[in-house]
Amino acid sequence: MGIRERKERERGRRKQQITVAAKRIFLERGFDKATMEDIAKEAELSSGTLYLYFKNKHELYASITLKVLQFLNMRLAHIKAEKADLSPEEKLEVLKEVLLDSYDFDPMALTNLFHLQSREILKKLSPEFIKEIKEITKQIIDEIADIFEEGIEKGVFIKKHPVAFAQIIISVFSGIILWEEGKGTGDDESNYVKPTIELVFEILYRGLLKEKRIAI
Amino acid sequence: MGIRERKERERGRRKQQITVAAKRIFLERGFDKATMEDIAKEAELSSGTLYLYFKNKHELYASITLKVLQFLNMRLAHIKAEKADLSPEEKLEVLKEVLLDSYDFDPMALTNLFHLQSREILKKLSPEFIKEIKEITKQIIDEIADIFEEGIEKGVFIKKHPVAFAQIIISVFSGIILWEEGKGTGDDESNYVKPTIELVFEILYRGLLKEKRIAI
Amino acid sequence: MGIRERKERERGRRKQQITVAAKRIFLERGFDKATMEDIAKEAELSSGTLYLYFKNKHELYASITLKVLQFLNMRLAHIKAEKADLSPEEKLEVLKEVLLDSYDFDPMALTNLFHLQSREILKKLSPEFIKEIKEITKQIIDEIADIFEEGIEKGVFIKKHPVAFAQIIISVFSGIILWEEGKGTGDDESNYVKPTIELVFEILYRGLLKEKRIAI
Amino acid sequence: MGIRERKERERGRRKQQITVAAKRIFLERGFDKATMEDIAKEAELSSGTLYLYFKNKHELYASITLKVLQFLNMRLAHIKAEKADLSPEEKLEVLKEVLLDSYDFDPMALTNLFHLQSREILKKLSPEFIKEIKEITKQIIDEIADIFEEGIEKGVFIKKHPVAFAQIIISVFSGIILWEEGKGTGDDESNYVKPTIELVFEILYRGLLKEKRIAI
DNA sequence: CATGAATGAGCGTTCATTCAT
DNA sequence: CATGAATGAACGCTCATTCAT
Repeated sequence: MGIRERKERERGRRKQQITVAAKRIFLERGFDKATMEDIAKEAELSSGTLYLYFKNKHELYASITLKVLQFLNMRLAHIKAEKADLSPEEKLEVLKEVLLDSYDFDPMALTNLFHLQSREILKKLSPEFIKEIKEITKQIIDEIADIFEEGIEKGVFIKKHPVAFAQIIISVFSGIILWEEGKGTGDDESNYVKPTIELVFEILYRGLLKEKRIAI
Repeated sequence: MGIRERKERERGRRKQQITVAAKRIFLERGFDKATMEDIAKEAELSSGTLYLYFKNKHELYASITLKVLQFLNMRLAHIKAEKADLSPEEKLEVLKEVLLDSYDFDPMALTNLFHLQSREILKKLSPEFIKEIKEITKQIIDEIADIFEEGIEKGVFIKKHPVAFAQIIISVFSGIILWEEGKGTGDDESNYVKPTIELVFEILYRGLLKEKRIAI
Repeated sequence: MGIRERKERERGRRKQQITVAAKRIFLERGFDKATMEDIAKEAELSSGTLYLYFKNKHELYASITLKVLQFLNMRLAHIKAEKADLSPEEKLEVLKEVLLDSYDFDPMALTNLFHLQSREILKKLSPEFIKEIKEITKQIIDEIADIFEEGIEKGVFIKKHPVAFAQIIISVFSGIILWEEGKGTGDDESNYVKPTIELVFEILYRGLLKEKRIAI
Repeated sequence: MGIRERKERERGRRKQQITVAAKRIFLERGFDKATMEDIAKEAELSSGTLYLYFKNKHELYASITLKVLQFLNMRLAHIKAEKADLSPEEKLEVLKEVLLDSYDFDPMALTNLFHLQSREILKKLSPEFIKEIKEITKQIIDEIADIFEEGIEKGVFIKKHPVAFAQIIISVFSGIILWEEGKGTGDDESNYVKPTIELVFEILYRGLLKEKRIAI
């Protein structure tokens, strides 16, 4: 392992360290109320150091989002590649699991996509960053849409625009997280995200099926 | 018309003027990035004037939200009173219309409920305000839950906790709006909120039905 | 009584009304924390009206001070004229009474003289005002000094610069008021100004006497 | 000298630098009219920097006052410990010197005690600060009262409540300073604080003595 | 004269960002 | 590389003062 390489790895570790801290702080306080000082303290670094690894606060935030998007994308690609022979219904079940995993990975990441839509914020990010986020978002949507498209083609799901389905899945998922995390400032630590997601997916799944006789 | 009365009306007009401006700015930039100066400029007033009509930034924001919540509550109470003899399925259709109306009334209002959960923000509001918001939120949730409860009792909808259904409706609705409005920062890009809501309601409706043979 | 005269009197009444209200508010909150709105409300007038009678907040404040100074000056001139045949000791007793009366008239007025020393504030006052205040302050000091001078000449008081004595009397008086009024923000309404003044005057009086055998 | 130690010292120097500037500005303009910007400029720093060393404007002010109170307290404790065998009359003389020293240390500090009585201001200070100020104020008053108590017990001073004496000393002292400093806003006008204090103490001293034949 | 709505300068305070060490 | 002290722009908010009615 060359010096160059070792340095690179070291640098990666530091970024990771900052990312982990930032995730926690952003989740706890939200973007605006989280200060760089807070994050630095959480990462046991000085505030100036954060700027050696991230251009500014917005880019730090965006990079976290990008990470989950990459994670999500990877997992979705995995479904396509490895689980190609699952039925659309089963793929939907896997999709739910993947989304819940992404929630565990970073609870706010998907909702953060909202944040990253703002023109004002985009201006603060480097162009490559913007490009990367846009591309990966598109890939994710397409990947999800593929599942629905297959289901429609196979006559399992009702016939609607599959991309619309995909966006709904993301929106609904984010909406529930925002709502539940929003309430979470209260005293009890109860978090209903998972059971609520389960319920919503159950209903959506039933609603998507083209024809079905169900007895409960 | 007495002087007193005219002044009262004049005051109402000003509040309206500020509210309209604030709605636009908050929608455009979000709570934190919107400045009182921005809002004042949009309303063609000076910043100090805003404080003659609203105690502070948070209360201005909350008052906007409260308005739609009242509107929503009123419409929902109306369903209960005047449309008591509709079937649960029909009531669900009316509910969708009511939610879309509230969206026309103020696009961000429902998503603002997230904002108003935070202890930090509640601290800045006058107690009467907090009480009113909490009460009306509860009423809305209950009113929606009632529709589901009736559907469950009549054996039309699947058997789940009706309050959970109600919260899902709100979350889903907000999620879609946030997602679509987020994208909408552009100049005149098309807005897919309404068709998306239509689609989601269709799926949810189908998913909620207890037993059904559907042919498309 | 001509119209002109009646108007003049009416105007005087309004000024009086404002002055009374302002005195109370300034005493309660101090100059900086008292707002013109507060004073207007206390006077049952609108804030704009105050400016019809006083050039600005500083001049309103100064005019109140001037009033007590005039009152004090009048009373002191009275001692000189009517009580010329009292002994210096007796005059000192009367002086104490006069100062306590001025305290009843407006508790903060004498301490306000401190406020009116500031160059910054003087700039905001009209020149006539400044002149009048300076003159009357000088007269008061001289009047008090005269009492001491007489006492010294008659060999009753110790021999020091009588003007210094006069200034000490004012300073001490103001110091006690400030101290006691400062404490007065507390809960109990106890006010020790008068007994404290009594005590101080007793000590000062004993201290001033040139020669004395006292048994207690 | 370790790095830690050097930094601590550096920090102390900065606080000192700010304190010195703040003292001057507060003395010149009074608490309310002095702005943080003014103080920063005087200290040749930016306004934000002040907040790295002091929680807020009130705490900066209070910390200045606390410093003299500590100084004063220390000196008074010293009298008690080291000069226990002085006569009450001599102790009174030392007390005067100590008060004049505190005046040199910070001309406004004692008068600031007035400022620090206000509930409104106390609310802005950290609890430890409040506690410390209250304790030290009490100690100072007690320490002074002790001198008088001893004098009374030994039959040298007239019999009055010794705490009242102590408070009078403080009030009188502050009154004179306020009066003289108030006039002192001019450029290089002479300052009569010290001779006036000398004179007042002479009179008070004479006034306090229980029985005495004095010839001048 | 009297009003009180509107103004806008000014304040205390925060915090992302920079840069000398 | 890492630090953290320093910066200074920006914000929410107050209130003396003005002026159309």
